[in-house]
Amino acid sequence: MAIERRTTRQKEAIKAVLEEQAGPLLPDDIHRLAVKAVPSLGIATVYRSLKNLQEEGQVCCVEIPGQPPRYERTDKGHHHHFHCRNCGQVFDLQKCVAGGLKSLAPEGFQVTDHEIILYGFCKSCAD
Amino acid sequence: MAIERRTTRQKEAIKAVLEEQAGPLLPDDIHRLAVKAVPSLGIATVYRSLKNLQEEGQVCCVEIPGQPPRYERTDKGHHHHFHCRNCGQVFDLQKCVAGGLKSLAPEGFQVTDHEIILYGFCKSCAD
DNA sequence: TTGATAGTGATTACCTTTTATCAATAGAGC
DNA sequence: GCTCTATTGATAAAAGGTAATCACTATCAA
Repeated sequence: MAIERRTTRQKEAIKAVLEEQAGPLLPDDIHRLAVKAVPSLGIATVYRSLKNLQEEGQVCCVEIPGQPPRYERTDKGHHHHFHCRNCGQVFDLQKCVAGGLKSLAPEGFQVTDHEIILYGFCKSCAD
Repeated sequence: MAIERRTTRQKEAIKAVLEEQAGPLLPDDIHRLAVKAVPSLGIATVYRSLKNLQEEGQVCCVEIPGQPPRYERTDKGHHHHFHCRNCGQVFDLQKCVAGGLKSLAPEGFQVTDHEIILYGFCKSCAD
């Protein structure tokens, strides 16, 4: 039998933060934002909830090279990310040029998926 | 005054491994391969040498999301990587479709560079 | 050959992120 | 309201990769 899941203020707050946010967030970001709704919220609960949400398929993990994993909703469809070299924030990109990518692989290699990350300065930091 | 650099069997062995290898290597890979030439080689020396080679611009760091840094020669020019989901090895890609990438970023964002990673199965693992 | 010192290797310490622990708290069916 | 037990929060501790330590070794100019 599956474990009975209970609805708690903590989980709701964490889900709300992920709903509202545009780009992927660090566990620590999520904690900092969700604490506003549930001041007692501990970081351990954020990790636990993220793990559960991942298992349930509601949330997925976004990894930027050299950085700890970030998390975002899975309902945003296929997209990639922009990492600001100044403020460190990660933004979603809307389009994807995946078309020509498979041709990059050598003969005999089987491409199942891909990752594109743009680096630079976001609107605020570019000014 | 800059620190006097001495030539040692250890450094030569590490550089030789990086010369011969096609794709980027983990410090541990480098150690395992270089030990064949210098059996007493310690892992600490691999990390020290990689740091020096990076400072000298001979070697650069390649980061695949969710994985520890790998290292490769800098003289290979602009290229991207393929990560085999089966054997975990990382291969160099020869071409780059960077052309259309800048158009992916939102208005006002300044793109300085990019990263493309293909995932799938390499020739050996695809069979 | 010799001597000053850069480099080495084994080990320990470290750092950051994540998980385990456990007593206390709080959903939810009755 | 009451009970059962999933969940929580504070903390300790693990895990993984990297850097520091230090006595010893080996390079290289003289």
